[in-house]
Amino acid sequence: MLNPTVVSHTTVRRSNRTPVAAPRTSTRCSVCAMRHLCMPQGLTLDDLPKLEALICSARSVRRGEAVYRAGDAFDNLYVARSGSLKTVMAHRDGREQVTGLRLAGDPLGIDGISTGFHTCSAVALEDSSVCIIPYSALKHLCRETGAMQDRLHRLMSEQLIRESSQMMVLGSLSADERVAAFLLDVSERNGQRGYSHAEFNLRMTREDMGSYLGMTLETVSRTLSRFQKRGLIDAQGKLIRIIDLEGLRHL
Amino acid sequence: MLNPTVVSHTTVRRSNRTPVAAPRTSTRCSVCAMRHLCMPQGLTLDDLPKLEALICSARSVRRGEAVYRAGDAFDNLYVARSGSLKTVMAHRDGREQVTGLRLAGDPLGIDGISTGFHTCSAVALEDSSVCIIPYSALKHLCRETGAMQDRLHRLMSEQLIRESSQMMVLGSLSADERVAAFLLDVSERNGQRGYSHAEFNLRMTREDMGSYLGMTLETVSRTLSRFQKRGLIDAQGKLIRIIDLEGLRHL
DNA sequence: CGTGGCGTTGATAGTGTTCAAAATTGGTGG
DNA sequence: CCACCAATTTTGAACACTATCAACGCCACG
Repeated sequence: MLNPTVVSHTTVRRSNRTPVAAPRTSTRCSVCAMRHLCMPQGLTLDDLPKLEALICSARSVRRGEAVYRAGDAFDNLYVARSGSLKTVMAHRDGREQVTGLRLAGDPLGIDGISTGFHTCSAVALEDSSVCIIPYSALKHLCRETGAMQDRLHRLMSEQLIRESSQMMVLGSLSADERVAAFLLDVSERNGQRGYSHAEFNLRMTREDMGSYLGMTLETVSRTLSRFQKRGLIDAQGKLIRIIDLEGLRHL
Repeated sequence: MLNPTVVSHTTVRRSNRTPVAAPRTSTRCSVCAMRHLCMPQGLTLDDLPKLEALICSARSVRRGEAVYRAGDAFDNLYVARSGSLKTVMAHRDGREQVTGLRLAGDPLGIDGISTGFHTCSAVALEDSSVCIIPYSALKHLCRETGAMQDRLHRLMSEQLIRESSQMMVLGSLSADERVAAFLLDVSERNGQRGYSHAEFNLRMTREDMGSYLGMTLETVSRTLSRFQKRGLIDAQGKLIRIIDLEGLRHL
């Protein structure tokens, strides 16, 4: 289960307190990170060198910084490498909504393919890093390597399913159910990455959560407090421990 | 503007009244329909024969019938050819939510790529037809033809943007704003297909609309009535005429 | 040791839901 | 072609849930 190549959350947290001079400019992505995060399953050994040539760099992003902003020209796809980010979309009247939470291994920037410009922004929730994948090179590789093509298609399709699910959360669930669904989603994704299902550091603010879940920050806060009183979770600010997973599932 | 190859809505409506014996089994998709709906822009003439071989059939779907259902094995992508369909996702407790409205030219089934099974259902809102595109053959073609690869990627990315936008509608807008946004969206998409921006036959029920917009059918009905009283629209059941487009845009 | 961002909690108001009933529509079969 | 019946739509009234406004506490940071 545990994936030792993924940068641990604790490491990231520590680096927030004592900010080691992280390379701000592009750095070579380690093959090990690539194997597990950027390119994943299904490639033969023959394909590895091609991929190495493709994913040529990584980029550090400070908390609050954007990997790309809505309106930016689209050239690269990204894959979250460490840390976490949110995607944000803006209405014409200025209202903003958080449309996604991206953890290590999640793709970023697919929205730019259709028009050549990004329609949402990707902002780091903590000091993070992303792999940079030049789209033109990726396209080329996908035409050579069926496994890579499959991988890309699956990534896009997964993203689509994730957004559909979130549409259902927003359209059909009550406030309690939304918060519970969100906590369970983060719990599961944390587990998939080899971390604890039960305890995690949610770097979103209550306002971000509210925006993502279609409710106000006050309602998020109240809901979490109520969950805590009921013995479902233990929340100390951003640090959240799930006590009664089944209880959350049943509402 | 007007695209003469698209099957007109009135034709479809008439066929509802006097159901001409439509071929229920697979029929060869006309090249003309393919050119404009299934495969579109950016292919060279060399690519046409390849595409013809690929999109080998169409399928008629009666109102209420499903092109595919959640849980079905994924083999084909589809493109709406005439009529309109809704995509529906189900919660484990049985609650259903409409996640999309697909008009002629819109793709269907992309959600199946990631797991090999469809996660939502596609149900015809009126007697409709869809082009069938075997996914394995499409993948193969995409590796031969860059234009086809681009087209597929853009289609998926567009879908992603559409869903993000809907997330924002569900998460940030009031009931009035949601209904207005929906009407404007349908109006625009109708216009893009060569039909009237101002008048269209919305085959969704008030319940479908409510589900899609995250509100009850009663609220949808009330909102439409209020819009009518304010002189923004003229709604006679499913037939909707937009009177004050700017008024709708400004809320 | 302020200061500002973030989180919690309370009181009140508003928006949309729920329940109910009547009106209308449209598809089906005679 | 018409009549009927079920599905859909509309409208009303009471209620529930969540938003809003406001005050306060906490912590990290300069």
